[in-house]
Amino acid sequence: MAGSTGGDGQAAPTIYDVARAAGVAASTVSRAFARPARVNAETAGRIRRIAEEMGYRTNPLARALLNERSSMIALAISDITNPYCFEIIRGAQAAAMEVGYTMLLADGQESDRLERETLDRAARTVEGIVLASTRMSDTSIRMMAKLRPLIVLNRAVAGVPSVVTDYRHGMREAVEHLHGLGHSHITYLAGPEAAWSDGIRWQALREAGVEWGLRLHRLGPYPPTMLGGVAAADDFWRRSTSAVIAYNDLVALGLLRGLSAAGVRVPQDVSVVGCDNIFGTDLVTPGLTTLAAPLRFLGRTAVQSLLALISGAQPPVDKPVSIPTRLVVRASTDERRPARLAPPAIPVRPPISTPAGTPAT
Amino acid sequence: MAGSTGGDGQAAPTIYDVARAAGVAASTVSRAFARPARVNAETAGRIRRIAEEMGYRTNPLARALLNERSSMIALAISDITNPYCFEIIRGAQAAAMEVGYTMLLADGQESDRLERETLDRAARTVEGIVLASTRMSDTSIRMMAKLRPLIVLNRAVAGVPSVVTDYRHGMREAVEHLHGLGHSHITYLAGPEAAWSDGIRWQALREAGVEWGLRLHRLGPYPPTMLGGVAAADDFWRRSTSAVIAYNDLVALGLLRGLSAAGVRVPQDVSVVGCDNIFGTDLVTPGLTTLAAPLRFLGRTAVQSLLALISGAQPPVDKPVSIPTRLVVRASTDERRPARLAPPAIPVRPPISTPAGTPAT
DNA sequence: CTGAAAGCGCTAACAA
DNA sequence: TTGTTAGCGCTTTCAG
Repeated sequence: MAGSTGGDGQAAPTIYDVARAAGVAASTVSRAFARPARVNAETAGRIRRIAEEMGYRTNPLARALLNERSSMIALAISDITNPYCFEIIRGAQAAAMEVGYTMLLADGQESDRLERETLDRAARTVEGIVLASTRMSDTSIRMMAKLRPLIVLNRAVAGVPSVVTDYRHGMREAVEHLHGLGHSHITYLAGPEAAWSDGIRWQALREAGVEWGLRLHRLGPYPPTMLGGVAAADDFWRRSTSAVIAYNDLVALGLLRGLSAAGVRVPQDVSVVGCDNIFGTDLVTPGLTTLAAPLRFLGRTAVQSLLALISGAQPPVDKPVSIPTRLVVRASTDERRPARLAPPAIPVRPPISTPAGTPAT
Repeated sequence: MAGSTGGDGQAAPTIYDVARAAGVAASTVSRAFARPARVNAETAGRIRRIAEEMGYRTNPLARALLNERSSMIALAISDITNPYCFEIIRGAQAAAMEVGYTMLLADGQESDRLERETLDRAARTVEGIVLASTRMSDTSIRMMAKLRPLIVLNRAVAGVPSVVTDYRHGMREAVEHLHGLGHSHITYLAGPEAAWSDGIRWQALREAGVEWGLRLHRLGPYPPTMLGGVAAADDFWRRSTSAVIAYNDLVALGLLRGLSAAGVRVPQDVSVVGCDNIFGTDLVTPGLTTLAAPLRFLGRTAVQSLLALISGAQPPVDKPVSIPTRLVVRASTDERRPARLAPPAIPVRPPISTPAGTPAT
C-alpha cells in the first residue's frame, strides 16, 4: 500500500457541515461553542455532540481573521541554545497553555536582522509578543511595541512594559556574601556592552561595592558564552583579585575551566560567582555559587503580563515588574586565603584549551 | 501621555489600501508579490514601492485561510526543559527559518493529554508537524499523521515517516569501547518502558554484547532524569558491574552524582557511558563518555523531511532516515581495575542526596 | 497584462 | 433563543 503519507484525508468539516447536520444555522453552532449560555441548553448539547462525532474543530485561522484573536503569542529569543532560555521558555509555554494560547518561537540566532525578520513575519499572526532576550535596539523594540502588545524581559525600555530581575538587591547579596568571606576586591567579567542586563549588573555591583567597602574591577566585555569565560580566565590571570563575579553562568563556567587549566584553584585561590543558576551550575566541580534568577517564573510572569496587556490592562510602562533573586551558595566561593596573594608557581603558563576535554581537577 | 502601551496604532494597511494608492486592482497587487512575472514590470515595481512605503505586509492568516499555506510548522516536545531538546529545537528552527517558515512550539509537559490537546489546537494552523519527543501512542500518532503531514523523530511508527538516530551502530561502538578497556559485564540503566528509544537501545546493546562476548544486565526502568539516575545509583549498588550504560545523559549524570555520594569512584571503580551528549556532559567531573546524537542535525533533518512531505514528496514510511552517532570518549570510562571487585570500604552507606538546586529535568 | 467577483471558515451585528 | 447577512484580507478564477 502506498502509505497514507500526506496528511490529506477528507476535508475537515466546517461549521456549516455541523450546522447542516444539526439542522441549525451556522451562527448557532458558533454560539454553542463560544457562548453556550445564549443557546437553548438542549440544542447546544446536541450541537456539541454532533460536532464531536464529526470531528469538528473550529479553524483558528478563520476565527483570527475576523477577530484578531489568534490565540497565539510569540516568544522571541536571541539564542535558543543558551541554557538561560530553557526555563524561561518552559515557564512561558506553561502560562500560555493554561489559558489556551499557543506559543510561537522566534529564535533570532543572535542576529538582529534575522530576529526582526522573524518577528515581522509573526507579528500579524500573534496577539502579542514577549521579547525574552533580544538583540534589537530600543528603537526597534518601541516600534514593535506600537504594532503589537509587547513585554520585554530583563530589559528596561522606556515606554514599554517589562519584567525584570531585581539585580540590584541580588548583587548586594552577592557582594555581602563575598565580603563576609573576607574578600576585599572583586573583579566583574562584563558581558556584551549592548546588553541591558550587563549595565544593570555592573551598576548594581558598584553600588553594593560602595555599600560594603569593596573595590571593584571590571574586565571585558566578553561574549556571554563558555568560550568567553575561557578567554576571561586568560585576562584575569594578570590582575587577579580573590573574587570574581561573571556576567552570567556560562561565562563563569568557562572561567572555571580556564582557571583550572591554568592551575588556579577555585575556591582556594579565587572565589567565583555566576548569574542565573542555569542547568549545569551544580554539575561542575566545584559547584558554582550563583545569583539565581527565577527563570521559569520570569517566563510565566512575562506571559501573564502580556495576556493582561492584550485584554486591555495598562501596566506601568516605566516601572518594570521586578522579580527577586536568590543567592545559591555552592562550593566555588570560600573564605579568602591570605596565602593566595602569591600566585601558584607555574613557570610557563599552560595553554588554555577550548572547552574540549574535561577540566583537570 | 498615557503611554502607547497597547499595540493598536492605526490599522495595518490591507491589500486594498495598496491597490487604491497604486491605482490598480487588488488582484494585481497580489500578483505583484506572488507572481511578478505576470505583471508589467514597471507596474510591479511601482506597486512594491508603494507597498513598502505604506508598510504593507501580507496578512498570513488571510492567506492561509484561502490556501492552507500558513508557513507554520509545529514542533512537539514532551519536555522543553530536557537539555536533550535544546539542540533539536535549534536545528529545527534554523531549518524552518531558512525557508521562511515559522515554528510553533508545543510542549506537552510530559503529559499525553496536554500534548494532544495542544497539537489538536495547532494542527489546523500549521502545515505540518514534527514530533520530536512525544508521550503519544503509536495509534494517536498515526491519527495525527492522517490529519497533517508529520515526521517522527527518534521513534519508528509503522506507516509514518521518521528520522532516527542509528543506535544500533552506535551501541556497537560503545560496547567495543568498553570491551577494549577490559570490561566483561555491562549494566544497562533502562529508561521509560514506553520509550521507543529505550527499546532500541537495549536491543542494540544486547546484539553488541553477543558480538563482543559481553554479559548484559538490565536495571530499571528509571525516569529519564537526573533524579532517576540518582535512584539508579541506589540499585546499582547491589549488583554492580564494572561498566554502566545509561538510557540517556541525564540518568548518567544522576548516576555519577549518586555514585560519588556513595563513595564509588568513576572511572576507577565503575565506567559510565551516557547517551546523547547533552550540554553538561563535559562540565561534570569526570567528563561523561557518551554516545553523541547529532541533535541539531536531527532537528534540521526532520524539518527538511517535513517540508519535503508538505510539498508532496513520498518518503519511505517504513524505512526511517537514519543518522549516525559518534562516541565521545571522556574521563568517565577507563580500564577495568581488577581491584574493584572488592567494593570500597564504607561502613554505613551515606544517604544519597537529591540534586539540590538542579532544575529537576 | 489587468480587473471584477467569488469565496476560504468564521463570528458579530441585526432581525425575527 | 435563533436565523440572516455581511465581511475579515487574501487569492484565484474568469472575463476583458
